[in-house]
Amino acid sequence: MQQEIVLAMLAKEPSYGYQLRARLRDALGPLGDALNAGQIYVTLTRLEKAGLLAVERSADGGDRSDRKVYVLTPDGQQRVAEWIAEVNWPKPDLAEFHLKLIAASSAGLADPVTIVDIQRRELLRRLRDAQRAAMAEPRHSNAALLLEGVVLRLQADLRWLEACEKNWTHRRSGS
Amino acid sequence: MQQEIVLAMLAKEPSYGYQLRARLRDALGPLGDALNAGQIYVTLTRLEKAGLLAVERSADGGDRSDRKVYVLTPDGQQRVAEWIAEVNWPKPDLAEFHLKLIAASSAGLADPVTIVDIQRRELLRRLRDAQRAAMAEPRHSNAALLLEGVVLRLQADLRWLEACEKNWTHRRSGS
DNA sequence: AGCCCCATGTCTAACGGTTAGCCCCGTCGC
DNA sequence: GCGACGGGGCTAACCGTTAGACATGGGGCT
Repeated sequence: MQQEIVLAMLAKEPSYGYQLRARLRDALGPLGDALNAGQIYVTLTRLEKAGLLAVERSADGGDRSDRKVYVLTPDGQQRVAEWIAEVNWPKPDLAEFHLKLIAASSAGLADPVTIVDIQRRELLRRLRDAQRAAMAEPRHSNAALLLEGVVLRLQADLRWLEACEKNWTHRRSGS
Repeated sequence: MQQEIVLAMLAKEPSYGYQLRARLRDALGPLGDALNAGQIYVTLTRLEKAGLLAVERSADGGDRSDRKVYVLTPDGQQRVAEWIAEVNWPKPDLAEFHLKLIAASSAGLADPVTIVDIQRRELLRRLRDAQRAAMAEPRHSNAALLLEGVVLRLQADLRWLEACEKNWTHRRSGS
């Protein structure tokens, strides 16, 4: 997944690691800060080993730092084209929380409704943060669009938490 | 993440691998079919190596199959308690799609609006599937609740796709 | 001059999730 | 006898992720 992202970024223009990282951060806006620097290099070397990338030592100008500039091989270009055409929407990963409620309840470790409440507080906090961050971005920018998606997701998750609370209070009184 | 889930399941009652898998499938309903059987054993052995689980050879009854029944160690119990108390909501992973649009557009590989359209069709399909699956589950069951979360998420994602489409058509005409 | 912090830039070890696929064994049907 | 199938268990290998190590060079402070 991240491999394809790196490939796609290099499809626009060859870059060396740090440059690539900067371009990614730029495209993601404030959410780009979560990226781990090391990840880029791990991915680049693995892609090179797989033959999807090639290295072009930068011997240009007076640049004495031996940066490795990566470019796509034909295989890499094909891979990018395939990725663009693919549908790969992430499956919702609600299972973890759901199983936490079940486990807490059935093993008598904690009150599910309390857990739901804690999570709701956290999501509300994140929602405020995301809305504030979205406000700070220029209208119609990449980052603003991405943040809008985050906000919509959080709102949906909060609505699900409401449903969880209703369900588990109902069970508590029901059984 | 999955480690904690396995631990929490074993907090309710000790089990051997296949049993655990069955209990997980049961708790997740139709979504449990996506689980990979091998994963459970990988996780169990890693947890045992970490000292969070211990093995109890089942010498019970006439059961000649040498199943390994796993039970929590005190460390394991503490780990479960910590996990229950933690807030660990998954971060929305919209970045991949977002970067796909950017890459496709900036490298001139495909039309972003077309990509959005393809994804929307897929999400609508999944939404229908999830709603149908939810209808097939008993009211107030675990599986029904989980599926409701999936539906809410998909609806939010579809709304985000609308926003993406507006944004990118706007850019196309704007630049 | 000496010093320290910070940004740039790269890399590695190690862990954890995921997958595909192999293995044994018993049972049921043909 | 034989094959299919399901229960039950396991492994190799890949990939994502993280916390750090390492090197360099410039700017500011004393």
